[in-house]
Amino acid sequence: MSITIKDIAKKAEVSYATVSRALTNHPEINEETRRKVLQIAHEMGYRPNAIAKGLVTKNSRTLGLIIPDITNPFLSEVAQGMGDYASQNGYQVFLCNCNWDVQREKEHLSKLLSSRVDGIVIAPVSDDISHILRHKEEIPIVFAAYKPNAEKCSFVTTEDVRNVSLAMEYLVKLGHKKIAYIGGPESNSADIARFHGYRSILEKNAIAMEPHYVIHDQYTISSGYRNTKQILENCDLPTAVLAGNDIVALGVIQAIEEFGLSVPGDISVIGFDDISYASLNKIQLTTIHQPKYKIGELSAKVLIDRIQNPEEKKDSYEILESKLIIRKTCRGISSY
Amino acid sequence: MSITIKDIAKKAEVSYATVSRALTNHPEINEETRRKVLQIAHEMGYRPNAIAKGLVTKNSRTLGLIIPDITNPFLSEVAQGMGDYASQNGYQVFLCNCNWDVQREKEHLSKLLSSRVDGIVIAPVSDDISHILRHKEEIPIVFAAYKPNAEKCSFVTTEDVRNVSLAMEYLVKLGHKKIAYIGGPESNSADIARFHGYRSILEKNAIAMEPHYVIHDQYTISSGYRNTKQILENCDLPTAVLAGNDIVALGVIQAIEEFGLSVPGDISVIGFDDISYASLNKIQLTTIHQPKYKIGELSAKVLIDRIQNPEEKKDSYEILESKLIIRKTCRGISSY
DNA sequence: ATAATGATCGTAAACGTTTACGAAGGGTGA
DNA sequence: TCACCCTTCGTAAACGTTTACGATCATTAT
Repeated sequence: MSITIKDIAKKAEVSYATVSRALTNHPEINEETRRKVLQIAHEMGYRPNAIAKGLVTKNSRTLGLIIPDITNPFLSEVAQGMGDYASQNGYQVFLCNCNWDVQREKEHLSKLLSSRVDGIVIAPVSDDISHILRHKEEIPIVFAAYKPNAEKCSFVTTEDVRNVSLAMEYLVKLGHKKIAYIGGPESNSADIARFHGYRSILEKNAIAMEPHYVIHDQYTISSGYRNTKQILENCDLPTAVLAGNDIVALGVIQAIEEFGLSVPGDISVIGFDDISYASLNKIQLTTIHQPKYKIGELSAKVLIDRIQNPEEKKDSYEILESKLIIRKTCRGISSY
Repeated sequence: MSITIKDIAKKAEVSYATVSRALTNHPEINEETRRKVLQIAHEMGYRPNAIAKGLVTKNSRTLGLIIPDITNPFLSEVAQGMGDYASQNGYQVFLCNCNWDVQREKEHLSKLLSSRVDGIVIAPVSDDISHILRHKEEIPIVFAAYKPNAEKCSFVTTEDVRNVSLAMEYLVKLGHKKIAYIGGPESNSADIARFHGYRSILEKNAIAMEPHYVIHDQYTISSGYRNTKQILENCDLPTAVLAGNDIVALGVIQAIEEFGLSVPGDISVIGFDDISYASLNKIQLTTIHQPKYKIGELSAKVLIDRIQNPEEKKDSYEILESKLIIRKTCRGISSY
């Protein structure tokens, strides 16, 4: 169908090995014939077949990125960071969205492996990553926004447990004791770490955990909304809620205000990620800032480094800093 | 390195053609030997090499999606829709983000072509799509959220000019005459259509266009903010602003409120797309709803249909409806 | 018994590249 | 002049599949 190296060879009256050499900047070729070949290739509108090339060279200059939800501002910014870095380094990325579905995560992983991408970065849906680790000898894998507790893994993330401490210590310092937790999917890695942090700070401050105050659901606005409503209608009112991330926090605020209460007047709300909408003056969400773009960028860097230096250490990682951003959805309360 | 068909053949004591037949559900094979081969393949952890397969079958079960900005909620939802549909039909999508950079769009297009994806859907950065059309004989291409004015093109979009009419007629009906337009990148397809609509409704209602009221910049919050500030500080105040999309509108509102004015008290604001944040009760943005997910889904459908029935018409398209969502950022004014 | 048929499988070519190896030719030094 | 080397190029194998074609064998019909 399309033009191949042989077509060019015929027209240029050289062997097709020579054409290949011309196209790949191989040194063993006369400069003049190279120019001639390139000229003809260009005239004929030749486009190299990356598939065939990949078959013999065993690399595709292609990376895979698997994320739970492309619609999530945190993750899409991670994807952007990775895409930019990859692009600048001559790699292209296969972005795969699995809609919080582990099954689809597996399918994507499998297809990526079949496609022989050069490496994969993944923000796992679930904390059970055994199906991922199974392939870490076949192909370079780096975890993004997740810290696997396994040997010899690459990852780049922030320290989620510590992040939560930032938020929780702040809340406690403000005098809050009745703090609800509205997180993400129960088996999700981020949720597990954040919930763990939530519990440990509670313990540390000798505050009993109220089971009705903790809910694991989805990382969506409507989940935050729905579950907050549920708490408001059925429980003793909390004085603060720690949302699993910013979009959940937006739903939480929505529910509180619809319930006739005010944020932070009656209930304080703190989020996670610091998405761009959080800083709007209509929102002014107090939250934990995460270096989203940087996470994506560094994930790509760590991955590409590992691809290009396969013999080096297999467990390079980066732990980035996050910080508390105090805006206007939390306030101090008098302890009584 | 990894296990090939030949390794299986050796172990199963058959030819590798037989192995291939077993793996591809070919009819010309004994059911018993198929089972044996599949069993061994599974035991050995065989993973088909999609590259090699693609070389001979000439298709990769892979689609490309090129969008200007993955961070944009409109576009990420389009991507989600496309990904879901593709996934359900056994295709995987190569999502490429070009950060509003035409150069990167070209690079991605070129790499996608080299990778021999089966088809491409693209939401073009610029209204100049000649570099894209050049390839429409080589590979099925469908435009998403864009209506190309060229022959024999597939696309799925809403009618942007009509969408703007919805917004502008509403504004005019409310009594607004001094309407600012803060749009996207000047050469961007959506911006061109929307601006065109803006002008024609102005004309239709015999309202002179005030040049200082029209600004083309980026589709970001900060662009909306920056340019609105610019107008507020230097011009006669408009009574309404038509924002290029919802995130721009958020920036617009931000600027107006920081300027000490209120929305819609002093200035009405109308957006575009109806992103999920627009319906928050803190925001309540009046906007034009677009079927984002549906656009992605249908783009994938149209593309896959064309891939699977190459002989059919090459210009299948879908034009979806959008609608005005009246919330609380616009109000009527008395004409004087 | 013989021919025809159908099921099952193997052989080999093909897909479009890269690359190891060897060959040819010209240049250089002694 | 001869031996050697370097540059440049062609031949052919390899990458891991699919698939057209032919071969074999058993089954069936005549």
